[in-house]
Amino acid sequence: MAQKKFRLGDLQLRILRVLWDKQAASVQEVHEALEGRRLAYTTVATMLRKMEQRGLVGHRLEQRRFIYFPRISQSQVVRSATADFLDRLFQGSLSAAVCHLLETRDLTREELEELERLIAQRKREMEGGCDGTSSENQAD
Amino acid sequence: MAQKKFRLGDLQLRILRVLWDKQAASVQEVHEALEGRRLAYTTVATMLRKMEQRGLVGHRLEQRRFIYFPRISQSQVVRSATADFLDRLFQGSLSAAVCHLLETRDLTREELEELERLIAQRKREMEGGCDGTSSENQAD
DNA sequence: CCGGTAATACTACCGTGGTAGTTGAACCTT
DNA sequence: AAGGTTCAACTACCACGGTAGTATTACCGG
Repeated sequence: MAQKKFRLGDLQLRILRVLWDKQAASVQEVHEALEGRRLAYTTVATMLRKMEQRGLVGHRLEQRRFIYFPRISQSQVVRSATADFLDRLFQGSLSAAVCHLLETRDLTREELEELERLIAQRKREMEGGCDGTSSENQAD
Repeated sequence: MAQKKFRLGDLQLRILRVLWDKQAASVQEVHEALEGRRLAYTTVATMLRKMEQRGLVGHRLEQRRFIYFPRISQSQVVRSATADFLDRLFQGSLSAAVCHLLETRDLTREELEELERLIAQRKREMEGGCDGTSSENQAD
């Protein structure tokens, strides 16, 4: 609980994405997966070490080299980043945020309809079950 | 155009909010408006000076003291932060983001319905009038 | 055994957000 | 005019993301 904000940098996020994707990876693998920006191998290694210090990832030794793995889940990060985002820009108001999104991003009719579908589905979920026990909140 | 990312810090955002609210304000006014966290006066002043260096705010002299004013609009900041957020966390996919929001934030039926209303309205706007002039976009 | 290769560890550096103290100038008040 | 007040300027520090070079260690092939 309390879930101290994971305010992650760009590279950190990218690295985590690789790890989430692969479950675990050596520095080399991460480095390679980070195509698109030629980073020095050592940069990635350093970043991973720093991230381990912060508890974001862990590593185990496997025949001579470190295999890093994520210690935080994607949903934890996304959740915390989202909360951060909403707090910082919209004082926590989700509808204000969505409202803005609708206005400023060019959405196609299809996208709007997909959103409608999502909302309708959500409504159905909450009206139907209505047991309030929200079944998957203990993972935090 | 291009609109280089405004990756603003917490305090910077808070300060900007004050300036947007008041249009312009002296250091003292900003400092006072920033209740809730007791910051040294000089902290605010320093921050404002740094922000001016970055072009985020400007100032004019008015009987002996600086009156700061925002140089970027709220919508610019919100837009860029939003793009950043979507890019970083959802690879730019708005619907992925909204989907996640719907799933992880506890929304009331009312909120969902407001969202539906917003979407419907948006759809109407794009299908119907199609006048595109969107009436309040010139501030950028 | 020796040199190359691959991997990690350490260190350093820059930018920037955040925080604040110190200083110095200008103004106001007695 | 002297002393206090107000304000901006400058400087300094810390944390941290990002970047990378250098050093060290360990293994592998001849």
